Amino acid sequence: MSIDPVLFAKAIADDTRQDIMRHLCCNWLSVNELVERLGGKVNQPTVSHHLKKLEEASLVLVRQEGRQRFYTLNQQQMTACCGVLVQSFAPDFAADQE
Amino acid sequence: MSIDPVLFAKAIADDTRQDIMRHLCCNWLSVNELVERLGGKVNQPTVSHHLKKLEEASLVLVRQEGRQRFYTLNQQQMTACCGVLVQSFAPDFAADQE
DNA sequence: CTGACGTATTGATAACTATCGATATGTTTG
DNA sequence: CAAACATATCGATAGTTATCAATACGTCAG
Repeated sequence: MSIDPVLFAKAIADDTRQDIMRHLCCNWLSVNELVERLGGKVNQPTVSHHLKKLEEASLVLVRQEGRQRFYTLNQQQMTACCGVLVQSFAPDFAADQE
Repeated sequence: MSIDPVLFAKAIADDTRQDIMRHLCCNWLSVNELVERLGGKVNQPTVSHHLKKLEEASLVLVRQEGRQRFYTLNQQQMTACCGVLVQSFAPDFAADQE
């Protein structure tokens, strides 16, 4: 439940993973849909691998439906993690926000 | 000047580097002071290597003084980068902040 | 100018990770 | 139950990176 800033940073520190995150932002997509939208950049096992990393950081929500699994970005966790970063590494700015 | 979310994430995606960032938060430290405060975790060249990574992401400010170089965390850049992350990956939360 | 000091760079190595092909697991359909 | 489909896992490999020892570079004191 508690946020680990290093785990969070590692999770988002990859180009392909940020691509995936963009596609999953405000969208529920199955793994195959995601693979298609990435346009041959990577294959299905690779996407699954990245989704696992994101899941380990609680950055995606999963919903099983039949034989497919739908993923979406966990925006609440994103804001929470970014909040922790600012609190930890920019306290002067976290204080006076206007 | 424009922020690269992947570069930013890679810069902070390391345990040692976040340690360094904590020590440099609100503090100007020379490289040797930093090495000492890290308590033998890593040696001087390693610290310099990490500082370079942080500098490439504009996450530290540098001031030369005599033969020493003093570093501090760039809190403004931190908030800016976190802001970009939230805007990109948590738009629903970036909108209604209260 | 020379030696001492502080920091950066280089080269080597080990650990990590992104990627893929092959395969296993789980689910639905017939 | 068997075949088809969707996703996850495994094993191997290539690329990246954190770390160190050694050394180079830049700056100050004498």
